[in-house]
Amino acid sequence: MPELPEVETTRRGIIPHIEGQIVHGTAVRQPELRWPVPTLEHLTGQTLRTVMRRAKYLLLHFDHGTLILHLGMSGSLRILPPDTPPQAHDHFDLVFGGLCLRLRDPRRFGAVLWTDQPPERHPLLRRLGPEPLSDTFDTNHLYTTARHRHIPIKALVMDGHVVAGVGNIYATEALFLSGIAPARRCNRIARPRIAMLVKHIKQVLTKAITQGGTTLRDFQREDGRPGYFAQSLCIYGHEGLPCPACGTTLRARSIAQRNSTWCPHCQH
DNA sequence: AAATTCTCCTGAAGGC
DNA sequence: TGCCTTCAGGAGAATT
Repeated sequence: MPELPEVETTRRGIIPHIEGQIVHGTAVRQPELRWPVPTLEHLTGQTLRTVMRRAKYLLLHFDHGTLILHLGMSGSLRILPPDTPPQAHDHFDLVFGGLCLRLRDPRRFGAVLWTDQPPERHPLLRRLGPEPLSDTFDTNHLYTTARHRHIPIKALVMDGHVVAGVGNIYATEALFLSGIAPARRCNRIARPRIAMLVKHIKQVLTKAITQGGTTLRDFQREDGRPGYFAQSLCIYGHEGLPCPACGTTLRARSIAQRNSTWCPHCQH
C-alpha cells in the first residue's frame, strides 16, 4: 500500500519523464474513484511545470492550477509508451509526447482532483500536519500534541492532522525501534521517549525512500519494478514470528481499526 | 473538541 | 474444484 515513501519514490521516478512536458491528451476510463474525476480536457496543451508531494498526495503543477493525485490503497503510476493498451483498473491517463502517465488502482480508493487555487488551500490539504521529514516535525510538536490527547500513540502518529503521511507500516516499525507499545496512551509517554519516536519515524521513512519503498502486493514503481524495503521491515506483518531483537513471539491486534504488530517484551 | 464508527472497493484467503 | 463469506486498509464523513 502506498505510504509516504512509496509516493515519494513514485514522484522521483516520474519527474524525469514528465516535468516540463506538454500534455497531448487525457483519458478517464473510470470516473468513479474516491471522488468523481473531473473533466480534464483543459489540460491539453498545458505544460507540466513540477511534481511536488504533500503527505501522500502528488501535486502536478500547471500554470493555471494543480492536479492532485492520491494512490489510495492499491494505486500506482506507470510511465508507458502512449499506445500501450489499458488493462483492468487502468483508470486515468495523462498523455505527453512519446509517453503516457497511467494510474492503476484496483480498489479505487485513490483520487484525481483539480484545483485552480494554491493546493495548500485545498480542503484536503489545508489541515494537514507537518511533513514528517521536515524540521517542523520535532519533539516539541509531537510531545505537546500527545500531552493533550487520549488515544493510543499509534493512532496519534497515523493521524495526518498531527503529522502527515505516516501510515500503518512505518508507524509500526518506528514504534518498535523506539520501544513504545502501539496501544500506549499518548499522554503517558515521557518526552525523551517521544524524542526517540520522532527520530525513528524520520529514520525509517528516509531509509524506505532509499530502498524505493515497500512492496507488499500492489505497489509498483513507475517502471514496474517493486520497492525493496519489505526485506528491511523488522516486525510489520511478522506476527507469530520471533522478535528480531529478543526472540519473543510477536503479537498483533487491532488498534484504531488498524492491524498492529508489536513485541510484548521490547515495547512498553 | 475529541474520540469512535462508518464508508468506499477489490482481491485474497478461509470455510465447507 | 468451486462458490460463498470475510476482511484488510487510507482517510474523509458521520456519529456519539
